[in-house]
Amino acid sequence: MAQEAKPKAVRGPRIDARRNRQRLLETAKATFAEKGEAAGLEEIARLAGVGIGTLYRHFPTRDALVEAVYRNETQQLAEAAAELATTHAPVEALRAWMRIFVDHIATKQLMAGVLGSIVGDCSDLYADAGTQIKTAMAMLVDRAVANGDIRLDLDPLDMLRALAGVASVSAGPNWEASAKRLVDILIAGVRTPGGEGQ
Amino acid sequence: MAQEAKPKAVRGPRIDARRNRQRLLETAKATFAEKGEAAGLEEIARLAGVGIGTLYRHFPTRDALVEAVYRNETQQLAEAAAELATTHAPVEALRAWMRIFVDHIATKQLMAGVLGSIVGDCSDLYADAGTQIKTAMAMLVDRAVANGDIRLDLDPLDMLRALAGVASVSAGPNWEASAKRLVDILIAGVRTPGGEGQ
DNA sequence: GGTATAAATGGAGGCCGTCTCCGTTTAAAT
DNA sequence: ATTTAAACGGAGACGGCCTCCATTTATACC
Repeated sequence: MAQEAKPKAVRGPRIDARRNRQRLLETAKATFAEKGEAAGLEEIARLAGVGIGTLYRHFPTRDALVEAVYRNETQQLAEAAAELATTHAPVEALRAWMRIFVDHIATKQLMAGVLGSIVGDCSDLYADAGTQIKTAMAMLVDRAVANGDIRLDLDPLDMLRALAGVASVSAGPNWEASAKRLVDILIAGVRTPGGEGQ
Repeated sequence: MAQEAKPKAVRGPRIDARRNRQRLLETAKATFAEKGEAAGLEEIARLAGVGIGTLYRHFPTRDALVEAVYRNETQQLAEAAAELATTHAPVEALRAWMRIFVDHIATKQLMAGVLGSIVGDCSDLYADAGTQIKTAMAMLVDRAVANGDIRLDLDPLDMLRALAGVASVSAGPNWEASAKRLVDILIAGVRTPGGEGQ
């Protein structure tokens, strides 16, 4: 007994496994960005130089792969929210973060799936990613509410739902202007009526 | 030569063809509503009592079938817009129409695809349906702008883009409340700042 | 170094979609 | 009744997602 006292009782993952997982993530991110989420998994495996079986060993379902790719993005987004909260006035931080959000959607076409699952309900795919995003948004909204800039009764989730709309615009040609207009409309829509004016 | 002078030179479609087309449309509408857009075409064909080949004869692609199903809905929506324009004040007509829109999305799960293609860009699928919706929205927005209720610089398409967001909420359990809140936020966001107050 | 062992690999094949092709059936014109 | 072309329908091609398992390979222990 008592092997558990040994610091390295558990065998870590093999280095080829770790390397293949990393290659798959990078390839998947690039391929999703280029061809949209419709990209085939077999192609991703081929581009990564591994077999399809290996891909499924690391990511048991298509959604698991997508979520893993997103985890990076959501991480960055959460950090950006924290940063903005310290450098901008509440309502401007909110606006800026929403714009960063749509920028992320712009460059990589990802994220729409995550958003859908956040604002949808039950499915636990993307659960982690969803939590990070929700937390970030709630923090920004709470700050703005506490400062009296926006409605008291605003559900942070509603802002995410609205962003999901902005996200679905991402196909169009000059859609970035539209996305910014929409963010502004949303911000204007949630401000307190008697506030410091637009 | 000169058969073309005859009024009925062109042979109309056979009655069994017309009947099967109608049955396919009804079955597709019911099946899409029940199982979402993921419903299989072979199942729809079977439920309609025709072969898969017949389905594809009438609707060459999956998208063609979906669009045909939607054409009905968009027709109703366009008529509702005209009606509301005569019975409500401009901005309230806009709000009411947007709510009707989300109700349509609620009862039948359709429409998300159409919206996506409207606010997206190029794809000419759903082209007709898109035009009807765009026209209806433009009419309502123009009326509200002319009345001085909402911003002059509002692109009607932006409102549709926003609605696309509301549409993507349709999965959740008590999503209707969210959808209504979002519509109200959008309306508040596009009102003129010094307007008659909310 | 050599060997045992379990983790990791990869691709053949199952399943289930969309869509095509073509021999057969059938409504309608004469 | 006969002719004709439109309409039918289902077998099967093709391409996705995902499973299974024989083979390969990194690591632990002599």
